[in-house]
Amino acid sequence: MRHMEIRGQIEQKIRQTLVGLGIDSGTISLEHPAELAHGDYATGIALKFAKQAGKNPRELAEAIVAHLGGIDGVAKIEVAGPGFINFTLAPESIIATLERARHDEQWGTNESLTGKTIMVEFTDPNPFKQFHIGHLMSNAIGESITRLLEASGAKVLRANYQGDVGPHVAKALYILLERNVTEPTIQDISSAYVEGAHRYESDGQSKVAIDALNKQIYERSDEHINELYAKGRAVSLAHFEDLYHILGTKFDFYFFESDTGPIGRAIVEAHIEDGIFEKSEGAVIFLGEKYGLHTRVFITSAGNPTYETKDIGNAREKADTVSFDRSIVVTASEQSEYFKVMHKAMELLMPDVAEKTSHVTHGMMRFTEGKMSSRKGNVVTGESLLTELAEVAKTRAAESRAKDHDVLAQQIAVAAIKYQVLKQTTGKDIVFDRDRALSLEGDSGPYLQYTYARTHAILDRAHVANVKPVLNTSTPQSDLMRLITRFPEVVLRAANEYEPHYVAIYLIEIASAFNSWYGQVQILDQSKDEPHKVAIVEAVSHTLKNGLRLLGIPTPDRM
RNA sequence: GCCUUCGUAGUUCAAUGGAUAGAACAGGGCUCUUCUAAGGCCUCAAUGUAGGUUCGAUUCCUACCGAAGGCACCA
Repeated sequence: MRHMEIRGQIEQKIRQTLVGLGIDSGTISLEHPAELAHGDYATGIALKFAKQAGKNPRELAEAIVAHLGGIDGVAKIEVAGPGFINFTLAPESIIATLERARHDEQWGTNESLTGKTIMVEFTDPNPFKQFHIGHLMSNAIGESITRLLEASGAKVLRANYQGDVGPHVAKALYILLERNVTEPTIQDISSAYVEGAHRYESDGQSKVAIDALNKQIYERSDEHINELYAKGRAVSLAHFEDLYHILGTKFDFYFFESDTGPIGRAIVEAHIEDGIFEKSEGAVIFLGEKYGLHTRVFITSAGNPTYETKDIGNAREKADTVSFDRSIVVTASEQSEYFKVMHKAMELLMPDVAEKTSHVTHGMMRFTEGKMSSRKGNVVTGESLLTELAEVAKTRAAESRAKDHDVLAQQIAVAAIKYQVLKQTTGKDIVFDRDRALSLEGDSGPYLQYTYARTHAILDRAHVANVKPVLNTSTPQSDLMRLITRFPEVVLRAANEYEPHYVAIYLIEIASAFNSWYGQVQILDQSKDEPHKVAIVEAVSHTLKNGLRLLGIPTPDRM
């Protein structure tokens, strides 16, 4: 029987037992005791209901244990401390789960979303603007969430929504035209955007010209502009693809604001008469105050669709492109208030789509001094960070056993940045500290990769020495062994809550426990315990590999 | 001003209302003739303030203080 089934059975039996004692507890949730010495599962349920039962907590706990009787797969049930009930799994259950950890390709997965189709939109960089570390963050989180959902049985569709029209494009294009750039590189475009944004704010004439250009881009009215626009857009998109390749993301769908704008506009304009939208000061607005939210402009007084109208079009387009059970949009927290308004408008315009759509907000990448702003140009681009990290990694890789040091350096760079993002709760901001980001030690992605490479080296040697791994039931169950068995639960929770950091933190625990053991014990020692120890290494290795895959972090065999 | 989110070692982060608040980095000390020292071991160090709910609060509620984000033609 699998761990999660044993867990379910314990929860169910406790609930039944409490009902027998006249207590309706609702759902019982077991916890993992902080101390492994306290067993594999624990509950404080007796403490909670002692008063209601008219007993002291320990008495109630004893009564519950007496009624519970035996549970398959559980070796020991005991009352501890003020009235906790601790469950210790039978060695056979632990060994059985470890066997899966060693061999099963599907180790760590669950079936909670089998048969569901989920679209996840993430990364969302804008052509004509820099791909900065905020996009790296969105990509790392979004990709990991998609992998967690896939590990829960869902069919996941990755979507990328990109702003290829709008004022930012006009700003970049205005400068490119002024500079007579005909074959723009990605550097030309970045610097043109920064300059254009600056001019828009500081120079009234430029502002007027950029606004006019913006309208021309929407209307596609000028051949010369169309041509440069097409080139710049293509260069930006190709640059993004290079980064996705390095990061390990492949999108199934690309949506563009140039397409969703007209779709959204038609929807918005069709709902002015029925009062969902209204005209005000020449613009078309959504009066959020009616719903306890704030007002937003959907079509500007100049007649251009704003982000909100394009986003309505995006929602419509997604739903029309493919049918899904759930649609998740991953964006930064600065958009969370905006998204509430957006969602309300969607409820009124397309309730079926709105019902399926939810928003996952991640924090913002910020500097100690304050917010990054691509308009001011004080951003760290994704490319520069990856390059810098790879350089640092390469100096370390000089003595590496890996075949290709450049490939390894890049894998390490990806691990370092992704882990830094994924180790913390998704909603929180990340204070970007260059030295910390470039550090490859301690609580880090490379630490996990190194540990995996270490397990791989041991397994290679064991294979050469013809050691046949065998798990031994009679060997005392170590903390490391019990930790390994928790992996599927961690994955399930992370998928349910859209929180990859549970996996990241768990992997560090496993790696740390393994490294500590490795430091104390000679694994390949030709003793009678050797096959057992090698089998544990296999389980650790496989858990790290599957776990890192869920985080989107590469697992080189050698470092 | 209104709305949202957040305040945990010097720093960056953990902790489904539970048992002694965990890591990492930085600081101090130890550890490579033994399976990878990107490692291991020891050590110093924290819940913003004041109330409340609870058997039990970092976690829930209220107030205050502090930080970040948002609030009409950017995305």
